[in-house]
Amino acid sequence: MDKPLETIIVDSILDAIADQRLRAGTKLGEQALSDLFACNRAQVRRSLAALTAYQVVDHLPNRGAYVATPTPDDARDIFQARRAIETVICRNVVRLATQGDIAALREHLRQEQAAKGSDNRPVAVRLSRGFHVMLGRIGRNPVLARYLEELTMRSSLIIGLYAKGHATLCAEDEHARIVDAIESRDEAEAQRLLDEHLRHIEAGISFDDDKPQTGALSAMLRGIRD
Amino acid sequence: MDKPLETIIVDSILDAIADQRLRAGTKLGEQALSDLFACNRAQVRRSLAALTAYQVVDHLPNRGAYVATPTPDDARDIFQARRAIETVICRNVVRLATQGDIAALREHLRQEQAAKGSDNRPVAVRLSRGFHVMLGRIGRNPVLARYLEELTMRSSLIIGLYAKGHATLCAEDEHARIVDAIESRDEAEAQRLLDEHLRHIEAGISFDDDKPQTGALSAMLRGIRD
DNA sequence: TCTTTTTGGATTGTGAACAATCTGTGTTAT
DNA sequence: ATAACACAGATTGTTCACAATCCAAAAAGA
Repeated sequence: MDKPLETIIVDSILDAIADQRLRAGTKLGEQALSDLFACNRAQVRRSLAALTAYQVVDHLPNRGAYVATPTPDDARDIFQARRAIETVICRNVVRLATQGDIAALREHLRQEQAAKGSDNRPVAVRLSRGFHVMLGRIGRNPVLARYLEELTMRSSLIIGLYAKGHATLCAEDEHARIVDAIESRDEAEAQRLLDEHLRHIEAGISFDDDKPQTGALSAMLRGIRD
Repeated sequence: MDKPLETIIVDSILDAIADQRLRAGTKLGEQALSDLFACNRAQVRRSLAALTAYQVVDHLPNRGAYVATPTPDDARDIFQARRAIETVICRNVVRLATQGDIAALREHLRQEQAAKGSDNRPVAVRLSRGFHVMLGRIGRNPVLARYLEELTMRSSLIIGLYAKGHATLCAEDEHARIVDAIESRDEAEAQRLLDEHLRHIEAGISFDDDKPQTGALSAMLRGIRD
């Protein structure tokens, strides 16, 4: 099974955004990326075109590609879309989750707990998003799962931009309660808890502060998958 | 206001797919597109990368780009996603639609009626999809609207592939009843009618028949927007 | 000192040539 | 006659060089 390099570039950048290693507004220079991935600019160019289509990168003609900076309006729309999509995903999960799926969710909760204790923010951010992505996979609707991945990525950008100090991560006990409802096959309760959870996340952001700064590219992309 | 050529290429192809002028499986040769749009292959290449990200084009390494051919499973997932998204859009529309919006919808219904009479299939297909896209715009959530555009495009591919003879288009009286419910601000009824409408469309397709043929590219892309 | 202009470096966009891969056709051997 | 092989044409992938554009710092003028 061969992996086209283009896919690796796209996934690496998406991962970095999801983990909040790449912050909104960071310039994605073509030369810099060519050097980092040891490839030619044409491949970088196509990768950036794909990322632009995913709406996580803004492409300004003659000026380059930048990690997207969602506006407060975007944030509202994105979270409304997440509630719409995750509600349906949740229903599918309640109906389709096997015992193995639920065990995997519990294991994930355990890891989230551990990461929270260890005070390792990038890992905690990744796991927190991972819970939602995991639900997407268990729901067995790749179309919805893909949109959810896109939206959680953009949510990471939003949280990185606008989160007020503390409440920046999903409360993992909310995740745990959702798994409980899934296990007891209580569709309405699971959906209610998930909707509430998303509203809590959204409530944890505020748009008062100033725009944050852009960071160095190469340092942020370290930890690229092989 | 300048328009990058790349955007024109992508939009032209998306329009052609939405109107069912481009059918599933059609090969999108780089040279052919370069000639059609009078540009170099690099721009075509980037456009195809974007279309691949939109999931309306499949890219096979060393073999070229083809208009995507959704599977029956894809169809089920896509229509479930449409119900999830359009339900929320519909709620927004009921709450936000101005009198002007409703007048525009009525005008659209009139055009649909006229097109159905004139037996002009491409126009009828475009208008039928246009109704749903219009709801997306009125709902004032660009994130949901964009997903809806993607999903309706893929729906066009599905209907082109699997529709059984007749019931291939939206029944426009269902559209009319939805507008009625919107105008009387009956949220639940509008959502119910829309959900039912989508189920009717999905019920109008069957996966028994053989795969259809691929067509000529240049003829299908005629009618490119300026 | 502040504003405007100019200029140099860097980055993005474009184009064409070359290499690698695939598809279909025709030949040859069993 | 069928199957395997080989070759030719066409298509995709890659590379490199050059043109156009933008940005920032330096220089000139008020």
